[in-house]
Amino acid sequence: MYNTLTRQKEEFKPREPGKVAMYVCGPTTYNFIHLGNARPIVVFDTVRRYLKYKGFDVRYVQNFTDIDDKIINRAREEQDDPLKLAARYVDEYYKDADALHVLRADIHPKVSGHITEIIEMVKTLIEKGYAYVVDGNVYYDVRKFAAYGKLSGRALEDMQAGARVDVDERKRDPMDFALWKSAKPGEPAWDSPWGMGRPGWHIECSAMALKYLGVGFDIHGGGFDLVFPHHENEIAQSEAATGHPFARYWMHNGFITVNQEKMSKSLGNFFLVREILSRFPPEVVRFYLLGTHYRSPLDFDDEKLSAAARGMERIKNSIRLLEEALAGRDEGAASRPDPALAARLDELRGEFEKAMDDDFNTALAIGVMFDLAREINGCLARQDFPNKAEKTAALQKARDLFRDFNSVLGVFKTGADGDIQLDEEGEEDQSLVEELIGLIIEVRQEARKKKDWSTADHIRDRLKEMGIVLEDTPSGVRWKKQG
RNA sequence: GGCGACAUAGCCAAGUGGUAAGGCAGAGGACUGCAAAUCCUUUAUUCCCCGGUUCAAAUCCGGGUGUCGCCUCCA
Repeated sequence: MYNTLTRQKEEFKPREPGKVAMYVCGPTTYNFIHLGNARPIVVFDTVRRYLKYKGFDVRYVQNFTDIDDKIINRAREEQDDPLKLAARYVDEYYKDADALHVLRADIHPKVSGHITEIIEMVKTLIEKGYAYVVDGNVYYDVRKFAAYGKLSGRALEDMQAGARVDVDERKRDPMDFALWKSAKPGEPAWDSPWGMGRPGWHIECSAMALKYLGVGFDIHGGGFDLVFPHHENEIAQSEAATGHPFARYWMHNGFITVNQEKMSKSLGNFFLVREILSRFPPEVVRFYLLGTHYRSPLDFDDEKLSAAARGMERIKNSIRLLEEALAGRDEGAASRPDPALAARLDELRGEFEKAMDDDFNTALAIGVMFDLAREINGCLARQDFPNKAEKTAALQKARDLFRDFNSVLGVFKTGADGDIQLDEEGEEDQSLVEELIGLIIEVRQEARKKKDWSTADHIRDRLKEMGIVLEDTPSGVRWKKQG
């Protein structure tokens, strides 16, 4: 995996064999998440899934920042309590993340629940001489930490602090940052040795990551814009406080852009996940996010999502065809799979793993999934399998492969057993819909028998308008909901 | 001013020394009452430009052009 710390790809060697401890910076909950927020969530969810696929025991922590200036400001605007507002948007976060098939982290810590740990850490930093107190504020003294800048690759001398924002004159160095902020009236505040106040932005992640994962944990992830100052500061605090390396591998995802410009809340060019999901299925959004390598920028517009949807449809069709071929056929269970196809399937699994092993190249991995689809479609189209049982067994193996690919990419809905479920309605209505469509198809078939094409086409066209696509095949009529 | 990233067909996008994956869109063929789906074939003598290294470069080096990002909250 590519490690921002060393600026190169490295073989992943966990702190403890077989185990991975991973921390990802989660959202500040003062609004619904936008697509730019969704990228790291989906990307690191996929990283986690793949490590799990590879057999690692993964401990995954993602925080919520529920104390922050933006939350306080927003709460003031809405005349709401900051903590309540933050809690509300945590709930909303889960709705979007669940829709995108993002698995829950093992631990989702919140800043508000870790004030004690944060205060302890700040105390340690003061005791060790890395921090100083001014008027109830505690600042980190960046000049004391020799390695400051090692993650972002910059030197203190090169940075123009204050070039775009006023410098607090009370700081010893313009780059010093707040570990603890004294509270203004009406702000959420906690008692501390330095008076009533609240944590600075960076200290929370250090405190929570160290609490749940310990020093020298394996992977720390987040968006590229967090490299500086957030992650740089996390390193400075944590390594100064513990005297040990903070995290081993730093992973950063690239930005989502709109018209080649970074999508961000401050630019106002963001699209809420909520809004996009009203126009596109969540599976398509996830598929689209994983269609580009995580470190590359990804430009967003509806046209690109539509193209992703059409591409995904191709894979879905293949899975449908496969399920159809397998329906009611279990003679393969006892047989060995057709050797040629089985070998090809093994090869594809190898390609998939090779892609993911190379810095989580999901774009390539999706390409392998397309190759698998073509392989299956071709196999189904050909009639040159002398041994039906062997063919069936191989197809079952192919189904397993789809399931395993999806266990990593998470682009299709799954049942409790991990099997892919297309067109899953989740309602009893589904059976009624099936019966009704079955009836309509029956009527249309009568018309077709009489070569009454205008009636047959009319029915097909009207159903299409309703989102039901009919396919006449030599073996009968097939229907599906439009993807 | 400092630091960094990217530039591959109409579009999206893999590919870090060995002779251009995959998807969308397009073209032709098979199948079909017509469609759809699927299969087969086809679409970049070439990877922003100019030099250099090498038997060999989209891939390495130097220069240039363009786009973007970080240095402030931001995923």
